[in-house]
Amino acid sequence: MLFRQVECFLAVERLGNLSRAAEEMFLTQPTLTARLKALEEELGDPLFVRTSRGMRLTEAGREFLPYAERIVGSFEEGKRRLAELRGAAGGRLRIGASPGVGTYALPGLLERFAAAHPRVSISVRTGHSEAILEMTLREEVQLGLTRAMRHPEIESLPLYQDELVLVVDPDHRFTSRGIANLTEIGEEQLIFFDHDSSYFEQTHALFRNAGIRELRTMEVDNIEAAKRMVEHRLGVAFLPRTAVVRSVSSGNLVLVSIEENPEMSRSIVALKRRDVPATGPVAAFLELANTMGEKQDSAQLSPTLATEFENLQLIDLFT
Amino acid sequence: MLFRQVECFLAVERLGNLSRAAEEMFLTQPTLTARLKALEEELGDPLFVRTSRGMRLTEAGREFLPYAERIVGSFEEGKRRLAELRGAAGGRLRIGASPGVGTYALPGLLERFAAAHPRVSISVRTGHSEAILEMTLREEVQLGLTRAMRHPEIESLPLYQDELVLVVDPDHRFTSRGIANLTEIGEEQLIFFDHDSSYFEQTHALFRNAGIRELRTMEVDNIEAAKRMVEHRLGVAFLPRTAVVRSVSSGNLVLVSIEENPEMSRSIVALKRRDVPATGPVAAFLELANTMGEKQDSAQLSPTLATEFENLQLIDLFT
DNA sequence: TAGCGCAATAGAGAAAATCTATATCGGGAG
DNA sequence: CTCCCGATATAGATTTTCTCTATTGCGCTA
Repeated sequence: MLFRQVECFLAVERLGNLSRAAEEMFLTQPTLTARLKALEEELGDPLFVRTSRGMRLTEAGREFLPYAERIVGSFEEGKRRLAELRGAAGGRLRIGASPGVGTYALPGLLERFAAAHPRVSISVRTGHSEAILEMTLREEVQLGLTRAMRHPEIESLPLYQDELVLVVDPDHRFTSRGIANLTEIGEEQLIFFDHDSSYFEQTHALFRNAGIRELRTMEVDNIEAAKRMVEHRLGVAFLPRTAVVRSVSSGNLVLVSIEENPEMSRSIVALKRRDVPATGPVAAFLELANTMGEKQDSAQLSPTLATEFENLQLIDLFT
Repeated sequence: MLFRQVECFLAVERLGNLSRAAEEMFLTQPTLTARLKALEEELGDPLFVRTSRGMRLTEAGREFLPYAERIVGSFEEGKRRLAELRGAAGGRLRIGASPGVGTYALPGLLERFAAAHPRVSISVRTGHSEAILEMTLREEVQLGLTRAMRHPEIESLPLYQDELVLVVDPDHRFTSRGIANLTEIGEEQLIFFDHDSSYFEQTHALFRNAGIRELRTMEVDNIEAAKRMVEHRLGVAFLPRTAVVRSVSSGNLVLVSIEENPEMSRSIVALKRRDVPATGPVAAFLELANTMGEKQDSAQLSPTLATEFENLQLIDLFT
């Protein structure tokens, strides 16, 4: 019951008048009398001199005043701080992301997020899917942005579909046709961007299932290196669409469709501990990501209608 | 009701366990549940993640933690501060004193006070009785040490009897006899120490009533100057006993009794606003002054038995 | 799957805070 | 000098809130 008492103390001190203070606090005067008495009881000293012309601080009251102000001040400040956080106008956003997501999709997202919530400080840690899951479980990060994963403690909030696309260099024989079949592709030098990525196995399976063995392959450990390899005509590569949008648009790489039109996409999600509610910056980030995911989804619903305009949209979303 | 809630918050945070915290606070677990819920309600965010293995802070909880600590900390600190003050182990003692009191009686008092309450900071202002009264009324000082005065707002707490005594230089004709009558004294050059002091009029009245006019007088504006005048054989003086104790004891001045044994004493009191309770340093000072006053009173009850020993006591009390 | 530990919930009972009405006190005006 | 005004204190009834007991529900572990 002490808070109100301290607030009373401050109000009475400020107005020098019990009745006036009571009015201001929407209370009756006897209530204030009682509260102050209780406070004085608790502290062991009278805080006010009661006169017929109002209330005046005693020495003890004067001594206690700064503490009272700090008490109420701290509380108000704390409340403000939480409100700030709730409106994502402050606080910290800690994100873990797998390399592809962190490098290509996240910067665009964070640019928008930072614009909308300039006072939130952001930290990003990178790691492979399993590491991201771990970080999320341990609350080292609030959200883990990676491919969909299952864990009883974790819920996955879908962000977007990440699709593997075939890119070649502009002078490549596929470029003019804009399309190729798996057999043709299998004859090319194939550049793989990450041995640990789930895409690695997925791609290999694709050729295996088509009856193609004997692949000429080259492995590098990051997407950017793979792109440079392709640009230098060392081969062709299956890369995440988000990673090549910009290179394709600038003409450094060319997108080639695949006749068999294989399904090579996976869901990129935000992992979050089930038991930690998404509030403040986290909630704001998820909301933002959702609206952007919807835009992209609608674009992907009609892939045959893909136009330069939609390509630009993608660029806008993820670069 | 917020204080307890914040305390609960801290306890639960510290122990990570509601039931354990409840035990520690001598409450039941449902009570804590309710309190925390109320606090979360007030703040608008959940502060804890409830799991089957205890309670864990949410992001909001982590943010609020330092504020909670400051709230409770400030209160505890304030309480400590007042306790300190109550035991006169801190705070400030503001005293106003008339010149005679401030110069001769007060230093001895304050020496003892400071020894007993080393952490109290002391300030002394000097002025004439009326000014002291004013200061006390305006609470510029907590106590006014001066001659007894009446005012409806003020109560007077007797400190000691200040007595006017006759002092002469060691080579004076009165010295060997140790006694003189008013007529003889009236023939001397009389040195007065403060035209504004109530003693001034009192002394003049003494001679007037004895039928003696035509006094040879010299006026200075402070006691110390008057003493030096007497030492330099410029005359004799009626001075407050407290002001000459040391000079008499060291042989620079000599005390001479007066045959008529006139009543020339006044009560020195501590003036205090009636409506401000004496707490902390003020109370401690008054108590100290009282015990010393009693010693002196008992010494004065038998003036004829005044011995060197008692003189020494006086010295001890007021120097 | 039963048991254990922990937190949430429901409902009764206890405690407290609050209000209305009244007393009291001090000061200033007539 | 008395009355009245503005201030706080006090008393008692009422309402609110808090707290407790008992129980439920959930997740983990043996």
